[in-house]
Amino acid sequence: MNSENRHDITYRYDNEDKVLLAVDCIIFGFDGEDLKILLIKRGFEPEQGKWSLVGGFLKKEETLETAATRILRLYTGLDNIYMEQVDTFSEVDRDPVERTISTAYYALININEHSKNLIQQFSANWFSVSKAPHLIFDHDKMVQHALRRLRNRAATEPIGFDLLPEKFTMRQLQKLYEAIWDTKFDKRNFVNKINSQNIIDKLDEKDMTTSRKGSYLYQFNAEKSKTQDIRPFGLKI
Amino acid sequence: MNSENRHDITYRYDNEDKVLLAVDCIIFGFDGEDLKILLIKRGFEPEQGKWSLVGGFLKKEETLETAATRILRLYTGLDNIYMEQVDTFSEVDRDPVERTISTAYYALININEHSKNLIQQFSANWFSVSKAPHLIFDHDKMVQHALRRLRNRAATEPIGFDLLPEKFTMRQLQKLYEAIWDTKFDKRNFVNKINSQNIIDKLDEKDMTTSRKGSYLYQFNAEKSKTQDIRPFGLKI
DNA sequence: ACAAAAGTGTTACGGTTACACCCATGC
DNA sequence: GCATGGGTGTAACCGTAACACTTTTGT
Repeated sequence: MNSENRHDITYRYDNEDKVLLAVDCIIFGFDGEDLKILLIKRGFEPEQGKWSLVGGFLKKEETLETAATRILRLYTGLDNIYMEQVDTFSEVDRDPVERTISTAYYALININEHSKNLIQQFSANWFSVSKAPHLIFDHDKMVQHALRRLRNRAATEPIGFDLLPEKFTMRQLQKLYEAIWDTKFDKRNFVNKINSQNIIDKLDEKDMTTSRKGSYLYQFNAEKSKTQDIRPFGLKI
Repeated sequence: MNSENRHDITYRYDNEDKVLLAVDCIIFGFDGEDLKILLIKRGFEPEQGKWSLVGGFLKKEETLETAATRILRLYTGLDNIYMEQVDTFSEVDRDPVERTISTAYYALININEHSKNLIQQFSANWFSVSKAPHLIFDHDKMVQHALRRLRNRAATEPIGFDLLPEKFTMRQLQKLYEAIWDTKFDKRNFVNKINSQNIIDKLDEKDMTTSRKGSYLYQFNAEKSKTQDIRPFGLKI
């Protein structure tokens, strides 16, 4: 007979409660104007038909990271996605069916690269963060936490590029950061700041789709960026 | 018969894996010189006798916050402790006995207020963060994450006071922040910075224990601090 | 009188912000 | 030739960092 008292030498885990552990993913994308999140219509009760984050349960042989990766692949078809753990949510009644704790991860994907088939298959949809519908359970709170985390992270590390195509214009980059922080930057200050960080390369190509003059394309340079201290964005808040 | 497929309308949770969910607490204290953490000698196998964070398992009817609060009360005798969730750790083999996921919380306590009896009872001990022994499982990693989180938080919110007695001198406050970031600040710059934040009150009392001249005591003013924008500490890094 | 810690103000520097005009091109 | 978005530099401002001497009082 093993002790239930943690401070006895014979203590074992046998009498401890086990719970369901879920992973929910806040998938961010950027369409050139707005910061968006990918939501799905929940396919089963309770709350069937309501909008929800994508998620799933942790399996015994997985880490949370593995589970999040699996879920992201399932719903987007993508691998190698930038991901960060946000928080673990544990209100007792957060899921009315059964006690479920959920760890939230946010992910950054290029909105044009993921599988359109899967979007259809799961009745998924992109919503601007500011115009998203109310979500089931505590998913709204998860989105808020993820957004806060994304803003902090993007201020000190060059993660924004995961949301853009490989080649992008200075204007796209600026619009992205404006979307992330819901603010406007001065064009000249923005360019100066970015250039001073020495983390993107100017290409000889131009994007001719948005103006007659065309605008230069840039590319993120992961090598360079490793050797740089990224300074916080603090432009005209 | 319920479906195991999350996208069938009849899906139920019945077939999902359940796991043990633990809470581990990084309890920070400050002795006037060093930032310290409270560790205990683990009382049962595996790793019996090794140093460990204080922790326990989540019970079905608790939130993680409730569990962390319970654990803190158990090991310190204290309530109403400043606490923040750090991260959830889920490596498959992190606990060799059984699959256990653990959410880490850090807590800030006044090192002189907690129960000395409990310290004895649990063979607990305070260690300077920089001189702590190796800990069991992934607890070293937890401490590193907690420290990073504490540093970030303390840079933008007035949480340091939880580590000090109610009345403290400017020098104590400075030493505290120096300990948190393992750095030195200029005395004059520090005082100017703190005073500009308008969050502590100067008292008429002096602490005569550390010098012949004595040094003024200050007190944190929670009311004032709510109305202030705390500016990041960026003093002589 | 002197040792030991407390207390205090000014200047230099560097990064952030504000700001306006010319360029290239397709129509 | 003109409309449209792209591209560029400089000066003011403000917070941070550097820096040294006087005060108090117990011994």
